[in-house]
Amino acid sequence: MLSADIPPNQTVYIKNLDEKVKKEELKRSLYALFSQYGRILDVVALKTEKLRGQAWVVFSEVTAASSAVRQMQNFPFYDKPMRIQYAKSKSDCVAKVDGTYVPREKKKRQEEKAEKKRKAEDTPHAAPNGASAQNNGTPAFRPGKAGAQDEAAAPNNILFIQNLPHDTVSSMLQMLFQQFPGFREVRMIEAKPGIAFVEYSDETHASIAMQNLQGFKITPLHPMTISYAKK
DNA sequence: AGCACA
Repeated sequence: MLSADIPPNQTVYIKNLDEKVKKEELKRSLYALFSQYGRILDVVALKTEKLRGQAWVVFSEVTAASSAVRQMQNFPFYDKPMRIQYAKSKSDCVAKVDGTYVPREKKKRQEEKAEKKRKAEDTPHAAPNGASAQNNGTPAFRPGKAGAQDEAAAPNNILFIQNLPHDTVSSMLQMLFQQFPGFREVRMIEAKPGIAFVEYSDETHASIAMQNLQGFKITPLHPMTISYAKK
């Protein structure tokens, strides 16, 4: 199916994930990264033969999922561009909330029934003619650099911190930033008070730290502004 | 490429 044809869903389906990342870490990273778009009810990831490299992030609102689909499309997550679509079906955790949840065993039996029925009816199942040729030429091409106004910088493993109190020392920033995985170092420049650079191992970890510390106030008058450093 | 949740 053309991914654009999948109807909006509060769950987002993500593929092209790095299959080497451990399941728990993957879920935590996805949670941290996607929680900027709204409340997350669940993150599902399995490492089975068929399901590795994929994950589902369940939002409490469809609108949050929509923003995530658009804005995180192709984001370099563990160095691989994420491919994001709406999920094809409702997540169990939302079915449980809206009362339509059917436990797995029963669901399987229902599917088997449907299967038999289909076979019995011996539906030839051959309709489509040429309906498929309208996609791949143009993947909503979004180059990293376009009009170059005050657009956000492209993801980078180095963060640029602004609006720090002028007496901030690097050890305080280190306390703050080292709690996030992938932390490497803080760099400050004597001649330029109020700013700093913080380096992580890769874009993914940098962005997680950014999400978590964005707006953090070292003093009540100094909410820090974090962006990706320019390359 | 691949759409699950136990």
